[in-house]
Amino acid sequence: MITKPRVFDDDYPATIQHREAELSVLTSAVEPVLEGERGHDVLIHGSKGVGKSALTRHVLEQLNRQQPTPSARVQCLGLSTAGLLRSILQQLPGANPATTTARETLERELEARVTEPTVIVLDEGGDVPDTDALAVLRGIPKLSWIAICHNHNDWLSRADDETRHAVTNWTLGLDKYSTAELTDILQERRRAGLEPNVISDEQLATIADEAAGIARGAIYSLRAAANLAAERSHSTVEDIDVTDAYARATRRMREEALKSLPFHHHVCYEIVRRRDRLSSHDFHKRYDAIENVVYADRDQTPISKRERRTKLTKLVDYDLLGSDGDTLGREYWVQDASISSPLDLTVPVP
DNA sequence: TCTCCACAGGAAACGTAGGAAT
DNA sequence: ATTCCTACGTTTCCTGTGGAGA
Repeated sequence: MITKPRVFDDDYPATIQHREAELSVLTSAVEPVLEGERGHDVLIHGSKGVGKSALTRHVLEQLNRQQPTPSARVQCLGLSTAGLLRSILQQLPGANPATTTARETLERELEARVTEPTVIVLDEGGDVPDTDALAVLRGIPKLSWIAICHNHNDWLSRADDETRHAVTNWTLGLDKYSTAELTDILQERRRAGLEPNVISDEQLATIADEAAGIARGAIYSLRAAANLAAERSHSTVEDIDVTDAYARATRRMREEALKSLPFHHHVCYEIVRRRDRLSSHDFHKRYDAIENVVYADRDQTPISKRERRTKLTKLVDYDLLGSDGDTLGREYWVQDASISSPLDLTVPVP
C-alpha cells in the first residue's frame, strides 16, 4: 500500500503549502547571505507539528541551491552553552571537539571557522534561550541564527535585551492549519507515497479534521491508516482504518519518545503506569518502596526526589504522562497504559 | 488570621569520567 | 604514567506557594 515510506518522515522535503507569507519573510531574512553578508536573526514560533522545522529546512535548501552555505541544526533541549557550541562545530567541516573541550576554546574555534555567511537553526529551544550561547553567536560576524520555539512570549521574556532587539522585526508566528489546508498537504503525500486510488479525498479530510491543525499528526495518521489497511488485508483504506489511524499514530509517537529516554525515566514511567492516578506523595512512597528491587544488579543508583521531579516533568513534556495541579495535590497519570517500557523492569505491582 | 508543613522548581555545589598536557 | 582540567548529571540548598489546623 505504501510505496515510499520516506514520504511520511519528518524530514521529507515536501513542497511548502499555505505558508507563502512566512516563506517570503524567512527567505528575505537569509537573503543577505547571497551578498556575502550575515543574515538576520529570526524567531519562529508555533505549536508542535505545524511545520516550523519544515519551513526552515526548505528555506535553507533553497538558499543552498542558489549558493552553497554552511549551516547547522541544533536540538537545543537540555544542552548547555558548551554543548550547543560543540554541536554546531561538529556539523561544520573539519572540526570534532571532545566533550571536555573548554567553552572558551569552543568559542575561539567557532569564530575561527566561520569565515563565510553561516546559518544556525536552534530547534525547539525548550522555550528557554541560553542567553550566554546567543551572546557568543552574536559575536561572530558572519553567523546568523533561526530560533524555533513554542511560546514566543516566554522566549522573549527570558532573552536578553540585545537578543530581543535582534528579532523585533523578525519574529514569525505559524498558525495551525485549517482542515482544508491540511487536506491539501495530505493529498501531496498521498500522491508521492501511496499506491494510486487507495484512499479517498473524504477520508483524507477526516484525517485532517482529527489532526486539529497539526501537520505532523495528520501525516503520521495517513501512514497509520495505510499500514492498518495493509495489516487487515484491505485492498484499499477502509473507514475503520481511518477511524483507528489517529490513535495508532499517537501511540507510535509516544513509543518512540519513551524509547529515546534513559533508564531513570523508565522507572518513573512504569511506577505511574501501574496506577490509575498518583499523587506526588504516593509516587515518592512507591519509588522508595521499589528502588532496591529495581536498581539491584544495575550500575545505576536510585535518584533523589528533586531529580525524580525533573524526570516526571520530561515525561509530561513528551506526552507520556499527564499531570494536574501546580503545587500541592499535583497528580500524575499515564496517557496510554498499553505502552510499556521496552526495558526489563521489575517494578512490583502494589 | 497565623503557623506549620509539603511540594515545585531555580541555582549553586559536588563527584566523576575522560581528554589534554606534561 | 601522572596530573590537570572540563562538562555533565546529580544532589543539596533555597525561595515561593498553598492547604491544614490551631
